[in-house]
Amino acid sequence: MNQMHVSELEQNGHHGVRYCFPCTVNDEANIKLEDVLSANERRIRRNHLVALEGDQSKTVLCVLNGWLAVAKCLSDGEKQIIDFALPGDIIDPSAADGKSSALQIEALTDVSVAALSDTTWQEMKRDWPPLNRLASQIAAASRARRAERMLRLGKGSARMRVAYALLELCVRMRAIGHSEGCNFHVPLTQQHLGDFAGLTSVHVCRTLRGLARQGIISVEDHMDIRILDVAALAEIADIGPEALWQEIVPAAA
Amino acid sequence: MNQMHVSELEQNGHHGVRYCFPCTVNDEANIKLEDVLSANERRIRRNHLVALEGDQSKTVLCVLNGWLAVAKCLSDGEKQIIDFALPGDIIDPSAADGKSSALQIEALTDVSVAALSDTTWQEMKRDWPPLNRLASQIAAASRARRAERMLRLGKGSARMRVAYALLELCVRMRAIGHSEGCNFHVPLTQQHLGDFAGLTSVHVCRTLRGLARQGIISVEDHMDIRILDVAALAEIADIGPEALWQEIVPAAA
DNA sequence: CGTCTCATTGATCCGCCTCAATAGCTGTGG
DNA sequence: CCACAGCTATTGAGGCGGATCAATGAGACG
Repeated sequence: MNQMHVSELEQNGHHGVRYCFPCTVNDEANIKLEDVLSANERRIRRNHLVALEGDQSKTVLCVLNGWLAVAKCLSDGEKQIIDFALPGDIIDPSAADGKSSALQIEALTDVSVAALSDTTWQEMKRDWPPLNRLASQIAAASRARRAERMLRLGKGSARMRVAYALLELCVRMRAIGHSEGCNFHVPLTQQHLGDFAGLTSVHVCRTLRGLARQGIISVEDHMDIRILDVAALAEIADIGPEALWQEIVPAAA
Repeated sequence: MNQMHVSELEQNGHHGVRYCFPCTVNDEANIKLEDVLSANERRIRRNHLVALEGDQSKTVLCVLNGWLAVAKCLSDGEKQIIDFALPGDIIDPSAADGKSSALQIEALTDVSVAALSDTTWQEMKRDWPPLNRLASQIAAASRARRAERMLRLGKGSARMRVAYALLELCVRMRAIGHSEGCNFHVPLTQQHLGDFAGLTSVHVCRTLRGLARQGIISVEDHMDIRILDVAALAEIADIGPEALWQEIVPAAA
């Protein structure tokens, strides 16, 4: 797959990491990409919404660092998290009318993103075909994840939804090198997990403790998760062939 | 928005309609597009699955005529319909690994589609920018629809889900000229609607009859639907500003 | 130390599922 | 023409999973 990396993170200053855009095919292009990204870098603090000025749908976000939640709300305030965006992800909030996004993008941690205008983004993709391919891959991964989750929202039990959520997070964390084996930390509350899985935080708690009581996972210190029995969890999540894991993250090794 | 049409349907022979690809910017290009599409036309009969030979994810489907359901299944056979594809829609089943699709595509009516290889599709988009823009619009509409539905799957009641499904179908039918006002026919059983809304067919039935009893809709003859009180239904579906309607269909007038 | 957020657990309620029976409609073959 | 099978819609009765309400505990922070 042309030696493209989803993301490479290096130590750098205050926040701890610096993003290296995942296109190593051409050094010169890579440097230019770096320039464009850092020139458009914006930082958002934890729990703040990403406010896109002007024409929302004409802005593309490249996540450089931190976690974002892409969500939608009902008028009564109930929130559904559509997807998490991790470093290396690309968020395209465009809707069909080319005007509105109707998506709420929330920073779960301190975050830095590159906010690019649609035209810039189109030009970049045109000028660097590997970037175009990468963007397609990332979009396809996002689509696959959303479909998997939709399936479980519609037809799955609470156990299944939570199990799937944990496995998805584990796989994604691993893909960007943020997990050791099946141990990882997610910057989420049980409320977030509930908004993600379509459950109340109370029931997320019960479900997690149930899984822990059976020795399938352990949870400590605000979402330090350890998957003790991957096979059992995958069975509960109804995840079939291992191959499926690779559909939901771009370019998993 | 550059005078692009989502679809134009004309009378033609047995099935009644012929698809005109929605790119009128350049006549010559339009003719070539027609050629490519008809050269790759395939017909699928009702209730059959669309089997993509070889490398599934490298095939793009342009729906020329009829209804398709894009679905996913759990191992116990429970099915969730991710999206309906109507004439003029483009289905890209690719997953992140570039190999599998893991999506099941089912013909709800007799259907004709143009099945294009990914490379052909990429070339077409490159050669005809208006087509590229249109494809982006259609993809954005699909994303917006799925997000709306995901929100309601996770947080909405059965009434809300059904109300939203009906309104979405109404708007989409209108966009392709298949409805008179708020009356339209969908080639779906209550089972399909249930798989779409994450409900059992039994509960879909109860919910529809409940709405009918209140005079908000009427349903006759296997899904001849008439929305009698759009405002009430929109309230139940929790659809806010009218503008939102235009996010979920490409280039709604 | 007080406040705030988050996790945990119990008790209760209700919306939707499940099972089951009936009825209508379509097509098929006698 | 009827008889029959198969599919879909409809309606009822009962059960269960997850929501809701509520109380307590445990860190984090000023």
